[in-house]
Amino acid sequence: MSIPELYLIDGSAYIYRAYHAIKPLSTSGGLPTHAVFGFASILRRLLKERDPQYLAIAFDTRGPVFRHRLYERYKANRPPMPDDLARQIPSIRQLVLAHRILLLEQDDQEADDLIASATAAAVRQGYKVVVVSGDKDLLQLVSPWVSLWDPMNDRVMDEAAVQEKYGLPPARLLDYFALTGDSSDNIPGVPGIGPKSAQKLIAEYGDLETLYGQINTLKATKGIQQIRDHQAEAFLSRDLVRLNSKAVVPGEMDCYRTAEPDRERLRGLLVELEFHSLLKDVVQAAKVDTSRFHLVRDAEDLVRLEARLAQVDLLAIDTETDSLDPLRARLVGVSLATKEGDAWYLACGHCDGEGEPVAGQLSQKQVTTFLRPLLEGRGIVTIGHNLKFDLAILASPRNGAICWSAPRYDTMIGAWLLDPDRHSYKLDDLCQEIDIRMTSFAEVTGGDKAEDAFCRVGLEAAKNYSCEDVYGAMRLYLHQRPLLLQANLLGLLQEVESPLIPVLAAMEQEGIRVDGDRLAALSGEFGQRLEDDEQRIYGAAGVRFNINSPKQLGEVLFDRLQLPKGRKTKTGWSTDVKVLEDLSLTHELPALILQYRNLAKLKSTYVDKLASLQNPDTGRVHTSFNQCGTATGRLSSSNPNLQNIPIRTEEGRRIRSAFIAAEGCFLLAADYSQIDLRVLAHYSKDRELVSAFLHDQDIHRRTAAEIFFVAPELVTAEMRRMAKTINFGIVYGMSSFGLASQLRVSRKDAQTFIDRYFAHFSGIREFMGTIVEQARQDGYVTTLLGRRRYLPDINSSNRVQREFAERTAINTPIQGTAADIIKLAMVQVDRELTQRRFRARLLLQIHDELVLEVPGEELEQVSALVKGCMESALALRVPLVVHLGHGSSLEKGE
DNA sequence: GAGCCCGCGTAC
DNA sequence: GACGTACGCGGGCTCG
Repeated sequence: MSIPELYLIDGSAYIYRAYHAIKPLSTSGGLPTHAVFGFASILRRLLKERDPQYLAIAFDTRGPVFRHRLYERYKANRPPMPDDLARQIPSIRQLVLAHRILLLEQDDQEADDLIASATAAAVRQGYKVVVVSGDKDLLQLVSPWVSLWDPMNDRVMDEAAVQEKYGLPPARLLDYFALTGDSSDNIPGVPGIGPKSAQKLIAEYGDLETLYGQINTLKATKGIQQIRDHQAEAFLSRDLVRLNSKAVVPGEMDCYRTAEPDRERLRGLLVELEFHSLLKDVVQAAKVDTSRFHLVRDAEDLVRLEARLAQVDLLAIDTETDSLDPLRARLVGVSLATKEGDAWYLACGHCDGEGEPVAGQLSQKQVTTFLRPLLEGRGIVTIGHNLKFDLAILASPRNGAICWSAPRYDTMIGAWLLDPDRHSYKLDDLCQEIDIRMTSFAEVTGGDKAEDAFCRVGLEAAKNYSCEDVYGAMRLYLHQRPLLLQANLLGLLQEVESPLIPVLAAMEQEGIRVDGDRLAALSGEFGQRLEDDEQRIYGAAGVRFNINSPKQLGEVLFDRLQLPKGRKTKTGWSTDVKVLEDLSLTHELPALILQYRNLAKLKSTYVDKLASLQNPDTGRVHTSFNQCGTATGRLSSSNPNLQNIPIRTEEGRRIRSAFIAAEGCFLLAADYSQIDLRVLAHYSKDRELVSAFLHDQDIHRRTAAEIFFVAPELVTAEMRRMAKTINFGIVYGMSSFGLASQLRVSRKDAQTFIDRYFAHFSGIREFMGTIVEQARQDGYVTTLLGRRRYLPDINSSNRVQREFAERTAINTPIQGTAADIIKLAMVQVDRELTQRRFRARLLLQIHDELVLEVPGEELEQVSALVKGCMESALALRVPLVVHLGHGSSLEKGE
């Protein structure tokens, strides 16, 4: 048995945090309960995840404490406890009692002091202590035996973490806080001394005594003078921050030993509080059974495992690595699980603190040799969560160069197809919902935040953690499969999303080449122009202010210069592009702001960001494509987002020109022409729209002719532009209000355009009515390939919510079907490029466009291949048309 | 000082 | 309140 651990909860702090963090909640009888709920959730989490053997909760006393005698203004800035929080305190006490947890409380002492005292007692008796708190004041207790854990953000603070965060060992924190003070507790500190200087001084001098001992020999900077002048405050602050470890708490550790809760009492209390979700949890507490998790230690174990796996047709798999970047990651271990609940961990990259390999592992070669036939065969269905990562890891030459051709099932994608509006598709969260509790990564690494922390985890803990993941993934699969079948989503998963995974993985690995010199030049130029603009803006405004702050800008425009106010936002008057454009007729400042904003955006979001993300060796940038990133079925892209690189303005196109092809290659861009409107034509069967596409007419010109009552050849550029806006608006369910503001025409005129539009394209109006009606009936809408999106608000009595759901009902099938189509095309393009042994590679997908890097000699054939795959991806009532462009950069490639 | 929301702006 | 889907920047508020 390892060293016993005492958990000490900072009760008062969590009550406040819960009170503020959770939106008000009350029982049907009107008793406020949100603080109780938050507190109960944290408590439950602690009990579930840590299963403490020794535990106590400390609360502040209600009256004044000894610190008030030292300093009467101690915590004087705090408002009294809000009434609706005070009313919840009795329930919280009841909750603690029902759990049979020791409650620490004492006159004249704060919770922190009781924790300090109990900590001292426990450490004296050879116990380890985990302080459950997010309060930095308690960090002074951290030592080799004492750590801090905050379940709210799952962060563990040990000595190393304190050192990293403050640049000081825990023992020096008192002196540090003595200088910085603490505004939330009204602890003065030394005015003008912030974290930076405090850290420097304490790191150098160690404590206040030494610092003040030498203060007169130091160069009298402003900071040093402040410190000299505020000696009394510094020492007082230290006394206030220092925790009292002499409070009266039980010294006998047996008093802290946890017991089974009083389940009857707890149940009664939870019913009273109407905490139905927690109630369920108390009744059943499923914990993953680790007895069927095995460590695979040597070749003999491998042979036995091989025999066992010969009988299975389903296997969950997960890789553990020392990096999240597949380009750098090395394999640390692999776990496997069967549907019966057996799981194995194959460790191969675990190290001790010195970076030396630990004993009892396999070699990386043994692991990959074992996996290869499983993954390169076709006999076993492989299950995993976020397989794109595992695929990329094992595809890397240094990790075995495994080509994962076995049938795949990704539980992340399964969850997304079942409900694409969720915010989290994390394995832990999904498993939670099927009553499987997982150990968090922070927990298993003991708070080691380094990216490669996992390789330093001990084999036994690593085995349990990793096996839990595959066990969870397997259970998720078993849970999801019937649901997918029932919702008719399995085909979409198997035919579209699963084949897409390796395509996306390859695109991410490939990256796109960026011209670093060009970016540097742009950064310099934009920076210079921004400085010039800044001066001109201050001149025009007559005052210096932060141009990037909409708040300050609003004050300048509307208070100081008294320019007419436009729209309101939640927090003030809008300063967005529309407002500033209107104002630019009245004053010179708004136009300057617009110009400044344009450049500032380009510089920070694109130029500088791209440069920072460039791989220094290859000059390429690698985005992440998130396959579960949207509710409609589109992909999203991040780090960097390469799906919103500017194109409309001249400056924006200069950024595009920094995306360049490799030597001897071209960038080939292939984009679907009007895919949204073609999908709409297909869905609506609108005679006019279908006919327009069948005859390959210019749809915006044609629309303009209808709404302006002129012959197509007499449509002006302006008319066409307006018609284009209407066409886009239709797809998004735009109202006359929205159209009016977009076109800057009266609402009446906008309504006239819309009326004429629907009079001509009557099938579209019908389609919109039908699809909304269908959504009302079913509660969801689907795309052509059966992708689903639930619309719970479609029957809402709240008009705003309902109308939003209606617009979503119209837009999602269109946007989602377009996404289905291009995904099919991507899989097909990739397949043909591989089959026909082209060196050309897919690099980017931008919703209706694919970008490839193509060797010059392949350009002609690959262009035809891509066009062919895209245009034939799915047969609609109207043809799909693809336009191609190529060049040595993305700008010329358009 | 981290985390979050807001306003804003880029793409399709 | 009014146009769908994303991502991400800088500002600014909050935290107990």
